[in-house]
Formats: sequence, C-alpha cells, structure tokens
Amino acid sequence: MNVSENRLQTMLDRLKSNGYKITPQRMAIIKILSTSIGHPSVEEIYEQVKKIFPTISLATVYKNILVIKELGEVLELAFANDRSRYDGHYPYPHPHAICMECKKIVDSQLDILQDFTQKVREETGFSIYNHRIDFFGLCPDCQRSKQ
Amino acid sequence: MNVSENRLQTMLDRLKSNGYKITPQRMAIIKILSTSIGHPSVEEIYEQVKKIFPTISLATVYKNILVIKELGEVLELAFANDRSRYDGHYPYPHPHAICMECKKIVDSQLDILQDFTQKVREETGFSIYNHRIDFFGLCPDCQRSKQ
DNA sequence: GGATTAAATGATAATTATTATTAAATAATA
DNA sequence: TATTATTTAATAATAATTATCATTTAATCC
Repeated sequence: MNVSENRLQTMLDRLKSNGYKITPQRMAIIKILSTSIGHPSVEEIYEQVKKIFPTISLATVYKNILVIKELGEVLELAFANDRSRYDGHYPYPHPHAICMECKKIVDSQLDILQDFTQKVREETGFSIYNHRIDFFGLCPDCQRSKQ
Repeated sequence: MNVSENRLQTMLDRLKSNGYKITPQRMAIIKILSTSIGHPSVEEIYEQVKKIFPTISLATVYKNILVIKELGEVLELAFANDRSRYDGHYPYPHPHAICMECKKIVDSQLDILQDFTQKVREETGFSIYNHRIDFFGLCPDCQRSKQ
C-alpha cells in the first residue's frame, strides 16, 4: 500500500468511525484529496469530481471538505485574495513555497521548527499548538518565462 | 523623534512623493497605523477614526489602507475566517504569535529566517521575495482564564 | 488669497468565497 | 426490504472587500 492509498484508507476509517456515511461523491472527493500533491482548491476538486458525477453541487464539495478538515485529515491553506487550497496528502503543518505568478504551491520538507517554536514560546509566553509558514516567490517555470 | 513618529513621517513622505493628497481622514488613519502595535482590523481603525470624523465611511478606510499597502508601508495579515489585520508599525515580514481565543497578535523578534529562506530556495528552486510565519496558540491571559 | 483641477470622500451597489437552508434521495443498519 | 438519519443538489444568505459615482476638497498656479 503506497502513501496515497494509505492516506485514503486513513480518511475512510476516520469518517466511518465518526459515523459519517461513505457516499460515492464523498469517496471521489477523498480520493482526490489523498492523491493530490498540487494543493487543489474547492473549485478544482469540484471540476474533477464533475467528470464522474456531472450533477454534483459545489456546496457538496465545500461541506465534505469541511467535515474532513474538522477530522484533521486535510490541511487548509487560506489566502487574502485567493481561494483556499487543500492538502490531504500530508495534512500536518509544514512550510510551503508559493508562486506569486501561477499560484503553484510546493511542499518543503525543512524542519527547524522545533527550535523555533520553543523560542517563540519563551519570547511571547504563548502556548503554541500550530503554525503556518509560507514563502512567496517565483517558481522555476515562471522565473524562466519572465526572462 | 521616536519610532512611531518616524513611521508617521515615512508614511507621509511616501504618500506625498507619490502624488497622494493628505486629507484629515488619511492623516488620522496613518497616525493610527503608525502607532498601533496591536495589529488592528479595518473595522477597529474605522471605529477609532469615527471618534474624530463621525461621518467617515468604511470604504474610505479600506481605500486608504489599500493605498498604503501598495506603497509597502503597512503589512497585511489575512486570515481564513477572520478579517485582515494590519501592521503599520513594522511593515516588513516577521513572525507573529496569534491567540486562537482572543485573536491577539504579538510580534516575534526572532530571525533565523536568512538560513531558512536560503534552504527553501535550494530545495524548491523558487526565488523567494517574501514570507509569512504565524504561530497559533493561546496567549498568557487566555491560558489563565482556561484553567 | 481665489480659481482650477485632479484626487478623495461618503453612500451605496456589486462581487466573491463560503456557509446555511431545505426538500428529495440514499447509505447503513436491523 | 423497511427504516431512519445523513447526504445531496439547488439555491438563498452572509460577510468581507471592492467598485461606482456624485459631491467635496487639497494642492497648485496665477
């Protein structure tokens, strides 16, 4: 079982054990969430599911993602002037590189956060439960096309 | 001249040299922005300015903040389910500690970002121009009141 | 100081992403 | 297979922000 299949199974288990029904629409949505590494938006997920269920409603996609988010199985990345993007492949806080041109979002594997979090704790007196680290710039493709 | 006065003067200069007029409403808004360390929202700034100019419109506050943001003199912190908050006191990217309970936002002075940014550059191939680092948790006050 | 003019204000309409509502359909269970 | 609570689809509502536009005003020039 590869990583995505594992994620799908985890989502399924989590939904079932919390009393949620597995509808075909819901199944299609979590399949997309578990396999996508591109951080799709609700709209993009909606367009994909529509290929299989042409009558699906956008609200259905929104509600499913809300449920899955509440179960902690998808990470939401919200933005000022853009729609939210979702990571169901690795739904735990981690740094992202975000292209200001094409809106591509790429994961970073860097982890110097333990130290950093501890320092913020000491500096501010906050207890820290979560974080969000984004780097904004131009992806390699958009750097090239700007030359 | 203290830090806030300095910030006010910088904002004024920047506005004038870009051909913007200094209206009393605009002056009141940049005074608030330059002195606030609490990261006020548009609504909060609007309420404050209304004490001096009772007929000011919310749209005027929005438009002024947009102008000042475009000049790089205020930092916008946008959120998923909350209104944006603004930092005109130190409008350059820096880490924040954000209380999930009372929405207080506290600056962090930590700077291990040079290293980190360089590593993200190498890892992703992105050119990085900007970043956003938020830590979410409970401030000391809200920790106490939860006991 | 007063006339000129481009920009700003205030009031309100429009927009956009997201959430709420509700009647009809359906997955899970007995 | 019948029952029932959940889900779906369609659409209305919401909330933050932006756009529009007639009126007012700050800055500039004489």
